[in-house]
Amino acid sequence: MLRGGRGGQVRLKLYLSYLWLQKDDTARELAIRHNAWATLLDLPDPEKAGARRIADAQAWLEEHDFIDVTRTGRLNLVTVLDETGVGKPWIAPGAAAKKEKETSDLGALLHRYIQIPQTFWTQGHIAVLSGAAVAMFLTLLCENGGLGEDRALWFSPREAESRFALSEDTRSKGLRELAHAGLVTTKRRPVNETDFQAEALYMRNVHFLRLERLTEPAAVTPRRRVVGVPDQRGTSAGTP
DNA sequence: AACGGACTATCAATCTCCCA
DNA sequence: TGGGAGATTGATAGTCCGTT
Repeated sequence: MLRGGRGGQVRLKLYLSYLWLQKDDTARELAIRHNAWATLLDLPDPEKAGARRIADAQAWLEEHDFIDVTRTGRLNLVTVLDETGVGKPWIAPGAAAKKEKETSDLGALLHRYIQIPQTFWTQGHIAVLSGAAVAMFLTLLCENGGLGEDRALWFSPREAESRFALSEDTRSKGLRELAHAGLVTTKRRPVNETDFQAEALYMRNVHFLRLERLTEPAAVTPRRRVVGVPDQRGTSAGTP
């Protein structure tokens, strides 16, 4: 969903929010105004421009079989479809695993899922974080094995690309933003921790999710614009 | 990890049409 | 009549990718 152009952060957040509102084992129709979604996601000008962005994101999700839309003339009725984008009806992962288990032992594996805390929405984190940060948060949560663990997380840029189709830019930007939001702490760890005979000790960054931070209101961090200010002494402008 | 150029999908504005 | 959706178009923010 996050590819090229300005990125697909609105559609990513919108689809996550559709999933968030599912209460049963099968998808239910959602009739929510575009401006209400725009307000939830804290889009600028939720009545006009924001609502328009929601409409565009909704159209993209429909075109790519992530949702089904029934147009009634006033409100659109949205039904989420399978997360893999194959156009199949959505079934809650727990129920899907149970159903799959009846025919194969791979049920739990095929429908492995992670749960995102309600506070991700209710405390405004989804509105404050960029698409890259949301993508990285989901990636780290997946690597963490859900909410219960507290693991040291690491994956290389190559792994980010191959497993999650995330570019190095998205990875580093997302991590930086999560750290700034207090959702991730990063430490330096030796790669060959137990190999004391190794000639060189290689270090790498490992990340720890700070899930308890989700229970606090998201900090609104206005985007910093890097503006080249002419240096009065005649040297080149720079932003630290 | 950082940088810079190329690329491209999103965004915003506007108009028109449809439906209740 | 008002709200929502569809179509079009130019600008540009954000991603990709090669290089250092």
